[in-house]
Amino acid sequence: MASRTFTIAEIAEELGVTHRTIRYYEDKGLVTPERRGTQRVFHPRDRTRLRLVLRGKRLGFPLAEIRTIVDMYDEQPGESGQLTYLLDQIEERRGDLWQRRHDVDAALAELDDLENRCRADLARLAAKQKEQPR
Amino acid sequence: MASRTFTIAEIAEELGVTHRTIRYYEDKGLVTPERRGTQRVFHPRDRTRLRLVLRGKRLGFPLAEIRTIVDMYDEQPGESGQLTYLLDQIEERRGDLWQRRHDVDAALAELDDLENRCRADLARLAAKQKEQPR
DNA sequence: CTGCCGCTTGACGTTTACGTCAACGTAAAG
DNA sequence: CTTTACGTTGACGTAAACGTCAAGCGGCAG
Repeated sequence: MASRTFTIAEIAEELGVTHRTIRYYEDKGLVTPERRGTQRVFHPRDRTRLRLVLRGKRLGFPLAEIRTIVDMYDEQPGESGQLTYLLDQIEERRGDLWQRRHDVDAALAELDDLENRCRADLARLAAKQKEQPR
Repeated sequence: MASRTFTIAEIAEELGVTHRTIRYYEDKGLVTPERRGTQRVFHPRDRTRLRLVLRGKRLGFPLAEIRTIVDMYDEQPGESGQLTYLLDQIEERRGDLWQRRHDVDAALAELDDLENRCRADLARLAAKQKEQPR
């Protein structure tokens, strides 16, 4: 049951990026597709990693940082030292993400505020229009 | 009551950026400090704008986009067309921010997952240690 | 065999977001 | 009045994240 594989074109199309981007990510060690001769063969796990990468980008993380994150996800259990180190890393990432969450919420709140002011202004305009038409 | 003003050094220090960064932002029209002769004089509103800018950066928005956002916040009420256009812009920004919120939540959930697996692995190791000590 | 299509590897270009001098102005302090 | 500290304007440099050719290989359609 060797699950489906993909060409670079398919992956790029699906993720909405160019093949150049994929190749760049491979250079940076973010994906390591199999090689069939000279051609790249992408497996589902490559797709998954790339999805993670793109989400990281949407969140504004630099690629280098994203790499350390996605690497966390498929390290082997290893020994106790490695594991506690990983737990530390997790805690750090979590802090970052909470900061972002806070920022998003603050921005959304301010947008709500701005919208209310806008609607109030519109209402004022409409009222004036009615009072003194044309 | 001409509320306090700030030098570029004060602003930079407070926001944790260099004076070069501030000047760059001025170039890009993100702030327009008053000039006393040749020197920049920052007012509280400049500080506020810069805080907004930095939050935008933390959220991964490019400076150009950030500019259109912060500009939204201090446009004059204007006429009805302007206002409905602004409301459109707000809606768009809101969409972006919700996407980001979703991404953050997904990432946090996966971190929780990973942490649980880590702790399970640690527990397994500890158990083995006990069974077969030293 | 020829042509085309998709894939691959360089190599160089580009944009964004600043960092880093260099050279100069100016204002208070000794 | 000179030093010192802070501020200002270029100009050039740079790292990240790709874009954009150019040139070449491998299969297969005609």
